Amino acid sequence: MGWESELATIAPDLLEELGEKREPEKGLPALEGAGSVTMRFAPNPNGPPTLGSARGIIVNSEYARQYHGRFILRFDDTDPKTKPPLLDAYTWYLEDCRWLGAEPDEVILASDRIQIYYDHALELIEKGGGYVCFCSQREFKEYKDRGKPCPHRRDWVAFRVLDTPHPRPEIGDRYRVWPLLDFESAVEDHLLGITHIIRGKDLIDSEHRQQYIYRYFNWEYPLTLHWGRVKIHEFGKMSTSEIGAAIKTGRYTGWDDPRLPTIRSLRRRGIQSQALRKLFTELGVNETDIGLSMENIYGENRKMIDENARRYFFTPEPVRVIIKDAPPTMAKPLLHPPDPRRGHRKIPVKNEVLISREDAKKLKNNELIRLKDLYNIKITKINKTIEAEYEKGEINIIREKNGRIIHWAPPDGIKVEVLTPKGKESGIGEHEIVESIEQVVQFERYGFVRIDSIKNGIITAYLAHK
RNA sequence: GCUCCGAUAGUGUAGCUCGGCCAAUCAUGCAGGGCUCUCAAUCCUGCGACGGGGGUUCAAAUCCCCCUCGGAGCACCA
Repeated sequence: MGWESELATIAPDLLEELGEKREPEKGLPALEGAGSVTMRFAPNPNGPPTLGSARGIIVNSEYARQYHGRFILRFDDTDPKTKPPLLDAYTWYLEDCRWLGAEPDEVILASDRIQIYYDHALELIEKGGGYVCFCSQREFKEYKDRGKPCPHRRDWVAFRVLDTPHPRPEIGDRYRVWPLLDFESAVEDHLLGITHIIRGKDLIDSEHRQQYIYRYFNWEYPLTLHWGRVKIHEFGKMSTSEIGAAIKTGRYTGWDDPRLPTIRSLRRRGIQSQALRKLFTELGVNETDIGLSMENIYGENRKMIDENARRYFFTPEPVRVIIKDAPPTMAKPLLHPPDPRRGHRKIPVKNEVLISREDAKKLKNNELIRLKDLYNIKITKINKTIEAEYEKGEINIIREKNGRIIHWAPPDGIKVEVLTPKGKESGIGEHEIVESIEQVVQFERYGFVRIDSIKNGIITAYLAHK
């Protein structure tokens, strides 16, 4: 304890310096070799972007932005057979990039550039760096099954013949010879002037193969960084093709089903793109595999949406409460308690309200309850329908007796269906919810939801989180 | 099996390059409390980690070795 005070007297400026160095750095770590920076994100569009893609989109684009460089979105859609691209997914990637604040400076479709790969393949063959193998598939498989190398093919494969037409109508069956990722990516990264590549560590081996091409052409390979797998606790392992199949069987309602880790789903639920950006830039680039909980995202998101989210009452699985001798009145709860200037909602009440089944279950006879922003009641009978008596007096009576405050909805309120990662919940909400279509609001004592739409007098909402 | 990586609180992260500012950062989480007509937000307080074992050194989260655990690759997928 002595050295600090001593240092303060003999060299106060030195002490200040100590304090400065302890400041933790925020955001992404500096990029090595960063002069001019061009980065890309190169997905196969066989499904919409997921949380995992978001990491690639956000970190690559964020680095490009930080160094005033360029960010390229490149679709590696060169396998119409095993990983056939989904036509909608091209658009989805663009939409989601935009939503994530990562508008690409350039968009490339590998399937548009097959001729370029042919040209380079020819050149490579002429340089003696490649050759054509004429073994039939059966012969090759034979060698493979016996664990022997094909006499012609001890090397990695750059192109193969596929007779499956490409899903893009403008490509269709124009090509039979398709490049594999190693070749396509190598050539493209060079042509696009990519300076830094950040991608999954599952592609480390691919890098060795790609460098082979770079040596033949005398190109300079970009600097590479790899990250481990991100596993989200709440979502098991789900491959894009598995999800696609499950959607076809009707197990999921679509790619934006709230049970799925797609960006479209999170967006529909009211997760803010800034929450994802913050999360992934703070994760940085690390080869360790990480397990994340959605709580990390929810925590960030809650702070961002709370200051705007209007408050409403919603009672899932409603139970009727008939209040004897209640004078008709108008409840006026605040739209946003932290900021009363935003005004009130208005809910007319006669002598009956709905409360959630969960609250109803906890009621006891003779219990004094506060209906939030309405009045106090005393429970007199607990049945399928609950009976109560109107109690005069203000909230302080409840406070003094340590009573509970519960929310409620008018019996003639609007039907609401909330889609959650765990399933659907139905109930009744107050009418003014219709004024917040497409907005993120808070159902008091329930959670934050995004009001998605209204159809046939029924509101559909997606749960973001508690 | 072979090759290559990695391991800091419940979770994620900073620190490791170049050993002493580390009695280890920040965020989230959890617990308790204040405020509040929400179980939200907000404010305060607290909890919680260097995988194990050796070595080098005056000094090790940091350097070296071994072990354990975890991961990735070993495709005519991306």
